[in-house]
Amino acid sequence: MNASIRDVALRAGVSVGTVSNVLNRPDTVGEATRDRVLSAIDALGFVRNESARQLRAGRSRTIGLVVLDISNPFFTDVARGVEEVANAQGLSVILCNSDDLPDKEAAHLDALSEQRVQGVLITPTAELSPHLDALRARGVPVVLVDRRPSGPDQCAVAVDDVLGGRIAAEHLLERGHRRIAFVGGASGLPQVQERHEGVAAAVRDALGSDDALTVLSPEALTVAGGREAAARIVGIPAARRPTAAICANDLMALGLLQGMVRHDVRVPDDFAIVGYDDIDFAAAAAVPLTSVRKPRHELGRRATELLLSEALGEGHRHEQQIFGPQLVVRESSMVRRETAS
Amino acid sequence: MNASIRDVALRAGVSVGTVSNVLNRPDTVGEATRDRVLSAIDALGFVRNESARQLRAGRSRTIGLVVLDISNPFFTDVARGVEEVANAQGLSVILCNSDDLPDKEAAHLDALSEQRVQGVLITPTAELSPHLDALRARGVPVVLVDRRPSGPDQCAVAVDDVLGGRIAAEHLLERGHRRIAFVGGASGLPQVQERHEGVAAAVRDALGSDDALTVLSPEALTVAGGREAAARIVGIPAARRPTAAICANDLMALGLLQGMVRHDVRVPDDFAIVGYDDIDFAAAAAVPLTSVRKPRHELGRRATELLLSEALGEGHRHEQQIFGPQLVVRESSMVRRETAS
DNA sequence: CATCGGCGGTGAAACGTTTCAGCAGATGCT
DNA sequence: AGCATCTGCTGAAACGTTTCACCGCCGATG
Repeated sequence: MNASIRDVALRAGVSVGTVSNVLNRPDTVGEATRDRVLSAIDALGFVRNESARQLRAGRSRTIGLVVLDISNPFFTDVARGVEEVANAQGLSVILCNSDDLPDKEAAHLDALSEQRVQGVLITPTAELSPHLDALRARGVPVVLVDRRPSGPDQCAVAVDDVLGGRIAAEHLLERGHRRIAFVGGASGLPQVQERHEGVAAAVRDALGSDDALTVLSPEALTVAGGREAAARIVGIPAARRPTAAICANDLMALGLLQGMVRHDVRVPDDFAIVGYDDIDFAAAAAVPLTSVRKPRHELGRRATELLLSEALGEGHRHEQQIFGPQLVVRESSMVRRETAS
Repeated sequence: MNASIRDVALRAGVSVGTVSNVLNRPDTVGEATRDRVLSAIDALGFVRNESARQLRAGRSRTIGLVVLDISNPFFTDVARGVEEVANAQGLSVILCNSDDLPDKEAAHLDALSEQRVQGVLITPTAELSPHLDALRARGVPVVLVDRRPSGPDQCAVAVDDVLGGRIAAEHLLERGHRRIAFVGGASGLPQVQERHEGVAAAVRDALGSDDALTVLSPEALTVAGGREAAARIVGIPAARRPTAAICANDLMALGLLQGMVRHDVRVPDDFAIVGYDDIDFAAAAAVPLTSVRKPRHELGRRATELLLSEALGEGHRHEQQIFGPQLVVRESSMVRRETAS
């Protein structure tokens, strides 16, 4: 059914080598021959067989991207950055979703391994999978995305999340908030732990201790998790209730916002919210969310560049690029409180 | 660097055929031999070469999914459904984003074609690409997603968008709205045109003509497009200004909501909004959005099932499954207006 | 006129699997 | 004992490319 290079050669009256040359090094072929081959290709509807190319070449024209949550716009934005750079190099991207489940992640990594991808970009689940080490051991470049590496022997792009947590907290402290909640506590993800750490440090610096920091740990880092946190917060007696919250990501911040509004807590008047990631929906929320911006797109682009550099070899040095977070202040935190310790 | 099946055979002291049997038909191999082979595989860190398998098999273990906008949660939800069914069959999904650009779409289709994917799921751009026909001509199953086919000779899953537009409009008409806006008009996408059609028909049925229907056509079907529409709506003199809007998707509805709130128009008290798709963010908006629900996940699942059925051949009949839309009423339209024609 | 270099092309090997006909030896049946 | 059957394994062909050594021809060169 599918014409092969041999069929084309036959029809054009040339050898297969020549057809291959027309495809890959057109300038080495005489014009008349080239035209004949091209029209044969056209007539037969010939399409290259990528598998055969790969088999011969030893590797594919593909890279893998494994994300924690395809439903989180943060990751689709990263994916856009990745695809941009990859496509510019003629590479395809296989986008895999792990849902933060080690098993799913492992299955995806195995599949990518079998496909002989040129490299893998991954935001790994809480623990670094042995499948990942296996991949690296086989010489497949791996770049960690939004996650610092354990050692210096691998590439990574990440954001300084301790600093991100700190500037979020300092913003709220400056505005007079004295009781603050951090939403997302129990997650095993280092990114989240670092954000927490930064928040706690800022609170300690300002108030002497972090007793005033309430840590909430919803089931999942999702909108539903944020709503869950809202219910918990309004359940706290007013005297001890936080007046502001920092969420470990914007999905939770949106859920929290929704939950507070539903409980007739006005945002930001009665309660301030700061999110994290600065996804587009943060600005589009009915009360636009203050958020800690990460260069999502750039994260994806840079990670892919590092991956490609490593894939090409040539004296590649592992590089860990840490981007600075940036606080984007919007309505959800735009009220100054009377400092009533 | 990468061990091949031959290395494994050598180390285990068997033939390559036997190794292949261990991998694919373990029960046909003696236990002792099998163990020897397995430990050789382990020792060498052998990983199957998928390219070689594909080359031999003539097709890959992969399907392609081409969506219009990876940033639209509607599509990531569809993608989840697709991945679920595909992974259950041991297939990988290559997710491609066309951004509604025919060129990008064509490039992706070509790449998928070269990869000899088992089939392609696609929400095509406005016009059906010749690349798509080429694909089908080569015998690659194609299933249209969220788009009705032009003829009966192909599979599709879609939603009755005329009906969807109608129920959205009827809902607003019932609530006493007499001047309604439809946001998304100029898009060439048939889905959007059908929604428009349904809205217009309902308005005509209720009011005798669709003069009272204002059609707005933002640049893009995005949050920014919705904000743009809001600016336009508040610019209309109060006497002629619509009291409600139906948006062609939820992204625009969210943008519209945000824009209206920013212009101090209260939703739903002063202005009602109905979205389309019912993405999760619709319910999570600070004013939860009334929306026309499409079975996003099911759409993806069903499309994949149809694709697989077609890929397996065996008397496959092309099937066009149209799902019913369902109005989900939330706060953004929850006010009854005095009927003041 | 012999030689050389370049151009345009050929043909076969190699990539790593899967598949299949075939074979040796063990087992069961008459 | 003779024959059929089954079990477990072998070896080679085939999939469609790319690559590379090689070859014939032609015009230019000394």
